[in-house]
Amino acid sequence: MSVVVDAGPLRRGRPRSERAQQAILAAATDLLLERGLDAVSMDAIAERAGVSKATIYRWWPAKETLALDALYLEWTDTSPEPADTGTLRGDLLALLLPWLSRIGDRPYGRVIGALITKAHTDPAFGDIYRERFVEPRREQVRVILRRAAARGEVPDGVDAEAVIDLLYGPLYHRLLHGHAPLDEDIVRYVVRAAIDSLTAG
Amino acid sequence: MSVVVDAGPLRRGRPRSERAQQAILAAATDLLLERGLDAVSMDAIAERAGVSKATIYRWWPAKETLALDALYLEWTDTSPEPADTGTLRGDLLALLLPWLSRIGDRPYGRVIGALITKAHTDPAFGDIYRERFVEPRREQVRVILRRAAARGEVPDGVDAEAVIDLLYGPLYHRLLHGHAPLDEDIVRYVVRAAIDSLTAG
Amino acid sequence: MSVVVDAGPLRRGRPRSERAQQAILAAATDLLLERGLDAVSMDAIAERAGVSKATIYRWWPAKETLALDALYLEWTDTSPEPADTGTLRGDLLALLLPWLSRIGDRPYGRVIGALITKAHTDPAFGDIYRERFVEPRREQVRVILRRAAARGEVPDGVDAEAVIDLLYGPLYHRLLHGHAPLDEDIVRYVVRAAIDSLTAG
Amino acid sequence: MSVVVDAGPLRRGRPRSERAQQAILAAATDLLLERGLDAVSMDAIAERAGVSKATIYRWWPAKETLALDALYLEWTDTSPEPADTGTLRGDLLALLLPWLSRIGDRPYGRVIGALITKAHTDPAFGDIYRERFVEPRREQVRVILRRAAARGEVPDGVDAEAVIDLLYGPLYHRLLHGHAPLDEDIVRYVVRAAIDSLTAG
DNA sequence: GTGTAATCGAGACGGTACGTCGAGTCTTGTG
DNA sequence: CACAAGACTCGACGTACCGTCTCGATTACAC
Repeated sequence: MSVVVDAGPLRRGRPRSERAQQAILAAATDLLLERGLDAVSMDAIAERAGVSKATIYRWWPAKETLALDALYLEWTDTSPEPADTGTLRGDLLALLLPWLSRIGDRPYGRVIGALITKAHTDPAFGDIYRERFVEPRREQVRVILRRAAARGEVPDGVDAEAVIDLLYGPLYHRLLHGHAPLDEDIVRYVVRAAIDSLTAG
Repeated sequence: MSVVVDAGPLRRGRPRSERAQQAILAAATDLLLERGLDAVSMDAIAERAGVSKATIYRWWPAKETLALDALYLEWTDTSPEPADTGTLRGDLLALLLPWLSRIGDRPYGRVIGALITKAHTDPAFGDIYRERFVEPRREQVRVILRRAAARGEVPDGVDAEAVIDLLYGPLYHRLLHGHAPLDEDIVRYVVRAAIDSLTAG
Repeated sequence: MSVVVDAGPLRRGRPRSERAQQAILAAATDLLLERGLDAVSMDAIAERAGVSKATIYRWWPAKETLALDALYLEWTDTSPEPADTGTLRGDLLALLLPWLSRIGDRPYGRVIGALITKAHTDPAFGDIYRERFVEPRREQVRVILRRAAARGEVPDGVDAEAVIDLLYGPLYHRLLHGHAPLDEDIVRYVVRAAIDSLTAG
Repeated sequence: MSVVVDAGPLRRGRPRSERAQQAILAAATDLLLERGLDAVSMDAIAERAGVSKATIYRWWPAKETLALDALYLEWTDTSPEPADTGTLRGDLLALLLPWLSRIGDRPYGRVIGALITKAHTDPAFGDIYRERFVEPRREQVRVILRRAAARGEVPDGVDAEAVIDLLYGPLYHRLLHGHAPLDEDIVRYVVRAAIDSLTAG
């Protein structure tokens, strides 16, 4: 589950405590969403998890990396093959409306901001962040766009990356800046705009 | 200059050192863009500015507030009435292309992420952030949209907020996530999509 | 008072808190004699002194250095010019019997052992330890021996260093090893032996 | 070999690895004399010995106890019946001069200080320390003194303990404090003083 | 031979203290 | 007053050892 570890075939010594890892990730998730990354100390996570601070550092090099794993755990089950509803519009709404209700559930924006900040400071972390959090969701849209092209709904050779940003850009913008509500209206707006941008030309 | 202080009419004692304020803001700007907000300490800013740490705290309550002012100073001259080119498309490009070249100049994304994070933690700061950084730029677009409506280019009663997010959302998305280039292509793409979203219906 | 600091003639900035230094040294003395150096943490000293840990480290580089200063404070008032009783034997007893009752007062042996250990690991500390703790007491005996030589009680050119070790060696031996009581009997024994060693030849 | 364990008559299961014990003691001796007890970690000893840390703790309850055994191994061959040279002076020199050259061989003082400190903290350890390290050497002197009394060189009923401290006290003093050389001169000085202290009265 | 029990290595674990660093406050003397 | 210098409290950092614990893999004696 961790970013860091990949169990080799021969394992010597005391095995890694699965209980500890679970407890750490659970504690981290709770505290991060409760207080935000900066306001949470590693000591607090360790204490809440009933775990030694050294155990956390053994598996995660930094608080942000732990946050990444903790949030990832909360989101993994939303990333499978996107549903095929038969229309581009249907597919996109089937993708984004559940995302909307999930993201509205808990204050993820606060933590995502911190992760983005870290990504700008530490390029290696940036790569992991994008690979784990950004890419999977973009790939889902690419699949949907390819299906739409196969159906003949949209032309071949569209600028998928731009379309994806047209969809997620405004949503993340409202999530991060909080200047306007992140609701179904804006989701439907960006879906319509994205489809128009493909078919208008 | 400061967010916080507004000099009253009667001032006794040694007057505020304008030199110190300039030096602080200059030092802060340099260091913030160089290293990012988290990696810069108030001590470092004070030392680089040749100023006492207490002097900084006298005028700014927190590092993020100072960052806000420092960045604001770099951007104030871009906020006047938007140019009127005669077309909606022309106005939007005249607004966004200069913004693009400015934002590409120095690594502003690094600091903006930190400010957004702080805004999620401290609502009061969030209000100031939005008022100073977000609103002015949104208002420019509103002006442009109203001009376009007056011209009859677009219908009345459009959802201006959604349009604005359709423009800036994808651009900030690329700025903050760095998954794709922030260039003229995407600017032209969002401008076209925004206009289409207003006229297609 | 500290080993470390020597106030220059021009002092700028907030002056060193005398209250804090006193509190630190008092807390250190208490805890050290109560529990021994290894069992006392810097955090505990800081807490007992009502002082930040950083403040301790600003003035003392290590726990042992602090212990040195703390103990020194307890002993400084015993180091003036040794009393002149008119006889070598009287002078030595007037020096050693008060030392005996002082050393028996509180468990200094425990801490002295730790300081000696540190002195073997860190030569620079060893130099300070000897200069502050060992030399002053040895010098007192040298003064006494010179007075005795002036009186004609002992010949000139005796091996003062050996005599001093003959006096303090057995006493420290009992203090540190605890194999036999450190009492007046052994003090009188070493005084007699030391004098005999000077006059027998 | 260990202070702690005494194998019962019926031993089942895998027998204790003699190789491991040797390696542990050898590694401990090397590291302790090289760096001093405080600067050596159990992990370092385990690694140098090619042994698991748990194996060390199975046989020794603490680092100091291990140090005791390690040093004891280096010294056991010096503890038999002291040589009989026919004179008190000869016997004492025959005892102390070899001790001197041994002690000068390697930096034992560094470790002895730490053992003394531990002895003050942990009375049980203190008993073991004295029984293993102090008593044997004191007993040798007692034997020598009894022989001298039998010869009529010294009166009966002398204060043997004080004499012993008069001999070893100054030597340990120089060993531990390092203020003056630990050489033949001081050995001959203490031997003469000790004998004088017995015969002068 | 085949249990069976204690040993071993490796190394993860919960703790405790370390010494450092940054934030933000406070206390001087100087201008 | 404002300011520089810099000492202060507080709290988190990431590291290093401690002594314990779980593993799987060896032994050697008792049956």
